[in-house]
Amino acid sequence: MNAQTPDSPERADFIREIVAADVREGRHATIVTRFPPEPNGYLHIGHAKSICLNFGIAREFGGRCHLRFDDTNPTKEEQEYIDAIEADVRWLGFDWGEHLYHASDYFEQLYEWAVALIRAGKAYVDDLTADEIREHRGTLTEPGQDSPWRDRPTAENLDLFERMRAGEFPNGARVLRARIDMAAPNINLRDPVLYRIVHAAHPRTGDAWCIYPTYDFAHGQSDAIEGVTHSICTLEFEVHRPLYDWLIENLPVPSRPHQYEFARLNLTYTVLSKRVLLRLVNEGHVRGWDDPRMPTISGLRRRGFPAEGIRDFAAVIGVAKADSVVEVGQLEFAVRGVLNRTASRRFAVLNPLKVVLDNYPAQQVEEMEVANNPEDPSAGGRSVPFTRELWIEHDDFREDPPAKFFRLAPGREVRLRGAYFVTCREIVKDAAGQVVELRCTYDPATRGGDAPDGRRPKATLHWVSAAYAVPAEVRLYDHLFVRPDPGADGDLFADLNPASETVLRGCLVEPALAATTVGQTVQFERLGYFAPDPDSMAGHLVFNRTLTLKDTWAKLGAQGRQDT
RNA sequence: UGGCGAGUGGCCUAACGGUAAGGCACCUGACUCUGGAUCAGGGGAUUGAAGGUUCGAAUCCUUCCUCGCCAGCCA
Repeated sequence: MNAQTPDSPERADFIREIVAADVREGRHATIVTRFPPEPNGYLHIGHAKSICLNFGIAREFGGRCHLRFDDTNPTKEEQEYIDAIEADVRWLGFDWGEHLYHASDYFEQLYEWAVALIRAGKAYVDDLTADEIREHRGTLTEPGQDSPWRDRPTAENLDLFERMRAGEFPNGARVLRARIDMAAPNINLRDPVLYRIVHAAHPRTGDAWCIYPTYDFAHGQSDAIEGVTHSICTLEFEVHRPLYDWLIENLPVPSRPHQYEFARLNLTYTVLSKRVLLRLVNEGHVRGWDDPRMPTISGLRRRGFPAEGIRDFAAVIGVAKADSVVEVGQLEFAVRGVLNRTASRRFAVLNPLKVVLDNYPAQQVEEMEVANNPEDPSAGGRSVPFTRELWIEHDDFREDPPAKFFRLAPGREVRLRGAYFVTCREIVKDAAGQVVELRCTYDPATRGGDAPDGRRPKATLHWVSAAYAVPAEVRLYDHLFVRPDPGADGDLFADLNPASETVLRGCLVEPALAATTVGQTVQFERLGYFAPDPDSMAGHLVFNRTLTLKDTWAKLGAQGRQDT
């Protein structure tokens, strides 16, 4: 994926090193990984890290990566999520080919294996209630106690388990448990629940089943059925590995997968918890899973983030076992890098200030040819109409310019990008004393942006012709949470950023922007990257600000070095 | 407190016993028709702590400290 030179081999993370060693020692004919989401919500940037890891390893080692839905809990799963997950993985640029699977594809096989476990005396039906089971489980420091049903005769276990499947019992009446060790120091080994009764329709199997395997009983076996060689998951499953291995060892599974764990992604100013994201959606803090402020793949996409930027980010943050919190700035850096290379430049004025060029012919219209992307000559150019009356950014004018303010001010000459040099001659104010218009003159000799005498203004401004400008709504986005560690003080929702979205309605943009389609992210010169929102329509353009440009001037202000 | 895992500059990551590397961020300067981009340079860590082994330790050993995960019939 990344460029790799002979003398500076790309550093592999610890998982890739394990895979490489397995390949080197001939342990597997083909490397098989899998990305196993539960369809109980939308994918987020944390999943993207896992997707890039799993699909990336498969590609790098000439193997394959499966997309498998871990759909073992019908009460939380929905078809909407299944569809969204498939779309998001594809959008990220990965392809599972023929290898789309579901844990539910294996329900019958898993059931048979559960029966085999019972026959082997390694599983039993427990009549204890959930509360009683918890009480018998012991604590971190005290061993658990055997359930009174632990030594139930095999025949009785078989009969009861069959009747559980047949639907004879209500939810929670009984469970199937592995018979391991109630005194195990690892609590996950204290006779974990393998099957529970859930009378609920499953998005794929309908009501064919009323007992469902737990994660632990489904995951490793699913890996084994699919021939997964490296089952990569996040750190919280580390304590489940002994159980994963126990099941693989005690069941006649067709292959022997191994589980490896890495640290999940954490980002500053961001929450990556499906539980919390679901609340943000359900409680209306955002407009949906794909709200541009959401860290979901669909939200980032709507915001204008390119898939390549997300992939680059995943590659640069690496994979390790230490818990960590990556600064969002790192993600933004990766995204800006891609956008700088690929986004077409356009002119858009968010907060318009009228400029009239007194010495410019009233009816004249000039089509100024401006490059689409100075970084990429092959991107060509477009023409932008230039007229006597223009709009510029209000922030680009100061009546009393502070030190280091290079933009327009009384008597000052600046360049209008791709057009002419203009000089501010007069300020027009309204009754309240607000500047509402600037009377300027232009220098006809500077057409295209260069002066024959070689003089060079310190500032170049973007502009839009008043006669041809197209109105637009622009939505500015900022972090969803105000602090880098949302919820650290207790109430996560108290840390929501009330200004995470600012809607600007009076924006005026160059005509070419009316043709921008959803999926294209453009750069509004000097302002940032913007993407048309799906709400955008022919008569009503709507743009989302993906990211601002790096803004040294603003930074000076924030540091108080800008005497305003 | 039991088990498991992890601690490297502000953040992420590397170094696999041979004398701390890279990216982000930060600071300078150059360049510039985006205060963008680019280019050049800079500051900043002795690797959680203390002992020990060794010619040599971020890497090995010991003890301690800190953080994370596990007591769902969630995943």
